[in-house]
Amino acid sequence: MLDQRESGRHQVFEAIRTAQQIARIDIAKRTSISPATVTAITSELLSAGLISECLPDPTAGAGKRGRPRVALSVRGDAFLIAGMKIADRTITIVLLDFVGESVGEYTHPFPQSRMEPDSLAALVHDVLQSACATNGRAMSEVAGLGLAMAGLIDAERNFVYWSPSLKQRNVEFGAALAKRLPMPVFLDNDANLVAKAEQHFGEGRGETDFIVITIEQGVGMGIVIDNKIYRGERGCGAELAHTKVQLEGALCRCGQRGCLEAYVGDYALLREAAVCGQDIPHDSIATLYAHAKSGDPTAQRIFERAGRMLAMGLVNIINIFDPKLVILSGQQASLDVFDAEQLRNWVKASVVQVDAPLPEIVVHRWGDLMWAKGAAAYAIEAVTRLKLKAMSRDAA
Amino acid sequence: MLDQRESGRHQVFEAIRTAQQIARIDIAKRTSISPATVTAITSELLSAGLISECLPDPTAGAGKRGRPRVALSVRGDAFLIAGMKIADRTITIVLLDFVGESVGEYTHPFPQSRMEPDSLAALVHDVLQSACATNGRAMSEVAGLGLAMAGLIDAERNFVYWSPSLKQRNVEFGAALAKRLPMPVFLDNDANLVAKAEQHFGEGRGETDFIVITIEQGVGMGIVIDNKIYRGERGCGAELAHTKVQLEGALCRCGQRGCLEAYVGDYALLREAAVCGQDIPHDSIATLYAHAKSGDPTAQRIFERAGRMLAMGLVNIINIFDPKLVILSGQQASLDVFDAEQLRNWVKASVVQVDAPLPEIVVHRWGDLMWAKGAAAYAIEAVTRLKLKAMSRDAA
DNA sequence: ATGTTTTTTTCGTGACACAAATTAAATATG
DNA sequence: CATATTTAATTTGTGTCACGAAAAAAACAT
Repeated sequence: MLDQRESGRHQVFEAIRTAQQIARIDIAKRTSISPATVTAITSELLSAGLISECLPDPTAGAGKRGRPRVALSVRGDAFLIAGMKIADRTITIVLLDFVGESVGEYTHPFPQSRMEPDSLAALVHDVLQSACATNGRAMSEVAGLGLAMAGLIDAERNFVYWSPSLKQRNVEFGAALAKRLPMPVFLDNDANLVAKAEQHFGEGRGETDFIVITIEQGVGMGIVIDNKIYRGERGCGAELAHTKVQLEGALCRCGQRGCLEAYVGDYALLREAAVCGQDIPHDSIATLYAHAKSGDPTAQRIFERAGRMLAMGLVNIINIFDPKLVILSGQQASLDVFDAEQLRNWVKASVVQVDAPLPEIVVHRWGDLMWAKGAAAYAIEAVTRLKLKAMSRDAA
Repeated sequence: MLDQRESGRHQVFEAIRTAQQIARIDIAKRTSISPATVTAITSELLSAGLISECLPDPTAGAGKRGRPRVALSVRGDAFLIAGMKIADRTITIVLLDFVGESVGEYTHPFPQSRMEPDSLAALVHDVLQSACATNGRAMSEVAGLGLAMAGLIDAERNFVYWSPSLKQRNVEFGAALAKRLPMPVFLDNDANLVAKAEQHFGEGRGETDFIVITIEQGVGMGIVIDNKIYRGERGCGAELAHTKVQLEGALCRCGQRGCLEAYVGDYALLREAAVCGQDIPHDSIATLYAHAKSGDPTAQRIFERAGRMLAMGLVNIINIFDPKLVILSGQQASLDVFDAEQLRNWVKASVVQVDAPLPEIVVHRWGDLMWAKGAAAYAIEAVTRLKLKAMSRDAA
């Protein structure tokens, strides 16, 4: 019966984390745990150093009668957390405190696109070290590292089926990292971690169920059901990019035909443009997009079809999940290529019609730290779980 | 703190139900609840009449030393449960005992395809009454009715957004039924209830996560995640049939274009065949299928395309969910139209490639009671929940 | 008959959530 | 300015409940 308290601690801690500032009595209300128990649990958390009291409570409607409520908040300085994204040509790192405030950022060029697992693990170590040094931190301070990689990854097992960053398939990358790094490492697919970023810092805050679609060079998806990331049996679900939108359709990087990515990925658009020879720029999405904006009908048609295909993918997701919220998440430039209003209209027209409000489709533009922040959020969660569990053991 | 015991009861009861016959010590092992607590809980369940001891235990390796284990099982005669499916032209009912054994069946013609909610509720009452009478049961014996209908249904609220059986949209059908019927009624979409049927009686037994695809006149889907049916925000998810497989594709019954159903539904196949005029039979799927079997290449091509489209839908589901198990469920005739082995091959070729075993795709052929049995299974679950909850209240 | 073995039950204990009572810390009031 | 009022937090005492240990039960072994 240890887990009774543990679940209570989780609930209370989560209430504090999501509320940022909250008095004990309100924790009791939100969690429907009795005030007595809240006192007991919070005093545990206080003496463990995970939370702290914020002396004056400016938020409360001042001038109220009665004993003033004292707000509790998560102690940012309790632990230092790192989030890292290994991308095509760069590695980005954020250092966050325990409440998710950024306390440092770092970028490192990623020399070669594919590496041996062991070398990459070593590189992860070195880059993290540099990131800490640059920000005046010791690596020993870091209580956990979240690591986002493209590819097919089983997060449960920290196992990489395949990643563009690794030379080999089926790598026990978690084990390789554990050998090199002093802190626990939590590995996941980058799209899942964008979902985590949205859940902790973005549009998904306070939502229990939502879907995140990332739009960058390709498309990705993260599924949050009941506050948890849905990963599937082997941990490689949510592959929206390779969802088929056309029987025997366009050729995809993955070698198959008709994948959504083969219509909306940047290479797909450029491939189309190239057909027209010199008439249309096909060196970068940016120039192609500018060309369309300046009125070229062919370029416009290229983007239009891509948009329609993307809408089709969204429709399928909505018809399958009937989510409350869909977040289109990405960097400014990648998102601008698709007109959100236009997408929404296409989706609205093709989704199963019910006399109930349509799922909300919001667009969220991030900087390039999105991925690393998601990774850090994932690590914060994992470290929290570890620390709360440790408290149960200590009590015994 | 009532729910501690309640969850224990649920675990124990569920262990007994799934095992059919199980000794207390094994319950303790499977649930990792202590033997002492298992004794306490089972004696509660025994005195509540939900379970019973089966005196001799023939399954155990006989001739063993020690106190013989006494097996427990759910008492079939504890409650009588009804499951009803309202289909196109018939209403089918099964009466099950509490362990899921059929104790009666009944079929009634469904006079008109669409009715006023109130008239349909009255009809449900009358048909159930007849079903009871025919099987020598009193309606008062029935502890719960599960009701399966086609359409978009919010099971949580017993609310019908739309159903082919009802003249109106957005009907509080649960309320209408409650007025007429003496027992609690649990309403859900028929595809979800096939999933329930598979979970309780079919290929999904013992699985926590799987997907059921029903193939009848159209296609349907039920999603089981973590032992629960996934329903989405508004309760109208899992609409595989209206998943888009072709941009601006074939016209669907729903008025939109490119839905999967518009390629694999029976009307879609007949529509194709009709194009060829007299050369090919287009009065029924059976004759068209026979024609293909007898070697007609055009007819064969019709089925082939449908099969490829269905495979495409399956691939999308697998890429999104990465399930462990996919069950193709339906009646003999409907399933035979698609060659399972062929489907499996197409799916295998198009699914995201990982070096891990592919999801298992099994075919399950049912009789026409499948739907009603699923509805009954749903009702069994719901009634169990009610009864176990009642025990907590009684104790207090 | 008397051990052995295994299952089940009983008993005592400790964890813990909670209601009620108490204390703390503020404002309102006469 | 003392006292009441109000609200938050804490303390106390109690009942529930899961569990380990011990006992009892029910078989077989010798």
